[in-house]
Amino acid sequence: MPVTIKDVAKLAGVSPATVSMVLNGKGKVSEETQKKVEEAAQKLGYRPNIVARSLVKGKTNTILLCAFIKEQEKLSAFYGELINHLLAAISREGYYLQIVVKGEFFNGHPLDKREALLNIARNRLFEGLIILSHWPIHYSEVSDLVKENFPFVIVNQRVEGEGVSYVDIDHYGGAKEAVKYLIEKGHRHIAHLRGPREHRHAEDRYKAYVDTLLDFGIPLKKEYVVEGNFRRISGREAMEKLLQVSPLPTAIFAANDKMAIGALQVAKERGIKVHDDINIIGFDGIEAVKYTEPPLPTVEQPLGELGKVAAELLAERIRGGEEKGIVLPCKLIGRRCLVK
Amino acid sequence: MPVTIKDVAKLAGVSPATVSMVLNGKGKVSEETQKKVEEAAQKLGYRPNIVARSLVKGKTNTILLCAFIKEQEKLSAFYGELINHLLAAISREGYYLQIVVKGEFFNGHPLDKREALLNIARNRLFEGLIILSHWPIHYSEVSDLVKENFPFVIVNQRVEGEGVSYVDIDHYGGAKEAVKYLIEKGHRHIAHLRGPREHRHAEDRYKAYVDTLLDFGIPLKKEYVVEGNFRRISGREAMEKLLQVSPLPTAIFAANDKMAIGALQVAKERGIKVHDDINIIGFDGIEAVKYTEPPLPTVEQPLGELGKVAAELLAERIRGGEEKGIVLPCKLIGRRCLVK
DNA sequence: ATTATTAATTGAAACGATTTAATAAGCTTG
DNA sequence: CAAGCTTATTAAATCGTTTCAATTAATAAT
Repeated sequence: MPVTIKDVAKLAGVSPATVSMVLNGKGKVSEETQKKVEEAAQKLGYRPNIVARSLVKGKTNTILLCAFIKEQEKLSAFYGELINHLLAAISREGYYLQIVVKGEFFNGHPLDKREALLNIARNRLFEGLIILSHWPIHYSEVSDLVKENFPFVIVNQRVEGEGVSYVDIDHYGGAKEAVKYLIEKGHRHIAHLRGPREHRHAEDRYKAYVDTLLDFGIPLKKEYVVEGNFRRISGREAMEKLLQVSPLPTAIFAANDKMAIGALQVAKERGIKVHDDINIIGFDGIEAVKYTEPPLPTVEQPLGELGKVAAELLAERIRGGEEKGIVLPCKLIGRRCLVK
Repeated sequence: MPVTIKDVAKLAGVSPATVSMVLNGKGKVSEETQKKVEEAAQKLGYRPNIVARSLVKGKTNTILLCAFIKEQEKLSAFYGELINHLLAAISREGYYLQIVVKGEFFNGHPLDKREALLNIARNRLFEGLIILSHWPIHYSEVSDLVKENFPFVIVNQRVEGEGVSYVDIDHYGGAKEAVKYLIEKGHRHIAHLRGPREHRHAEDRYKAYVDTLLDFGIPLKKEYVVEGNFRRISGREAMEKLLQVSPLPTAIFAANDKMAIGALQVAKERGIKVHDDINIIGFDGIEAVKYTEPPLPTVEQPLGELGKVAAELLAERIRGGEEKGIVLPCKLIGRRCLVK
């Protein structure tokens, strides 16, 4: 039997209304009663029931992070940094964070994101929603939220449309910088280990590769593009393939670090000197690339920033502000690894 | 203006009570009214207000992960894996997860964990609590929770006492295995890069180092133990010191992977062949050690398991079950890196 | 001394659901 | 046909707060 406001009121000899006012510092209460109430509350160890308060106030101060993940994917690395910053920013704005992960399927059939999101918006438990997705989101899946005027932000996907705030990472720009850097270093035979076709960001990186070559008038060579699935092993396999191609590429731009590491391993096994004989650049900014031999340069994703901005955008929307789309730049790091 | 149960009742021409019964499948309702209600609910897009429901039911189905973190520490790597599994297990049990991070300080003065926890228990927003801490927790800080009979689990710390469930990792055992392995490989000059003294787990690993040497009758040499702060740089510094000692150690057991990597780097710079001239073993199981040159063996912490077990223990307590303390074993991985 | 003003306190409604006990209607049954 | 049983439905209480309007008491103004 938890202590309620009535218990405090009774002990202090006042009405519940007065107790509420004292504890929330509202209205006019004489110092005398204030003291009485505070003592009573202290004595009983009273803490307000947040649920009851939320009901009457119509505010829960809680926002939900809803992560859409395909079964096989692990959020681990991505999660940590993102959540860390999200949490920090969110609580700075005075909100609590709840997290839920939704898979590709629900009760056997494909998850209906639209339905799931509408549910969240209408159950009135959350004041805002952060949608994190590793695969594309269509406007129609969130249009209900817009109609309901429910504040939300999409993280890690670009979704243009009325009422949609999103924060994404500029994979295209990051990739472009990497390829450009290689070209400016004098490379003309640049290969690309690309990611899966259905992966939006992999596509962006690939496009950047193609466009940058064109920008510099370097002919695109089909054999220089090999598709992998983002795992180290597939980086190895891709590298094996590349080593059949003639002329051998002098540089490789890998669509992610894991594959870059795989490629690196194969190169070393074959006695190819990275970065003397062949330059390799990855993408993501995972910690491991700093410790490979040699270390690999990479395009670092601002995951922390992603979380921080998401929180800010959402807070803005909750306050009734405008929707906004933000694309964060990546940073090519570890350049000096290549210079030697 | 959200749709309430009254709106549905009105449209369906019945009482709110009936609507509630239909939607929750309770009580006896004629098929005819059932249909009417369902149609009305469908038409209006009604979703129950979870807050109101929670209030009357006295259940929120939400549990809180409260992470106590010192400012400078990053949860990132640790977080990801842990939360992933925690989330999976928690939702399997039918609960939602909310997360809050508490620093070392609160409003200027040191955080009163006892107060903070009591607050959580009494605000009736959560049905259970998972306490994650990177520094020791004293029984007195959670005894209130026990008194209140509030279900909770401590993760990553061992706290013995009436009413306390915890799940921790066997750092002592893991470290012992590592050192033992080195000894059995023939090493007699084994150094230890230990972690900070105030860090409970660092202490465990250190103790295991000492005990294991003793077990095998190997004299403990003071100069072979160097203290670091778990960061790579301090691993480098420690290694520099170790290289002054004579005879040079033939093996190093580092209290964590980052320091092990630092030591590795220095060794390589000095032309010392890891693992020919000197064996290095780390602790933690971060990804990077797989990709160093050479890869380093390490003692892997079962972080996923930690989350999974925490959820199970908590669910058990919520059900009214017994408290239980579980210590998960670590695993020495990458042995083959040493064999060559 | 009466009225107006201010200050302190409280009763009661409201938030949106669930649930219990009561009611009404329809059937049996003796 | 009255009494007893079911069955379907609902009125009203409840959960624990907050808040608004009303009340009371005390003080100032006329």
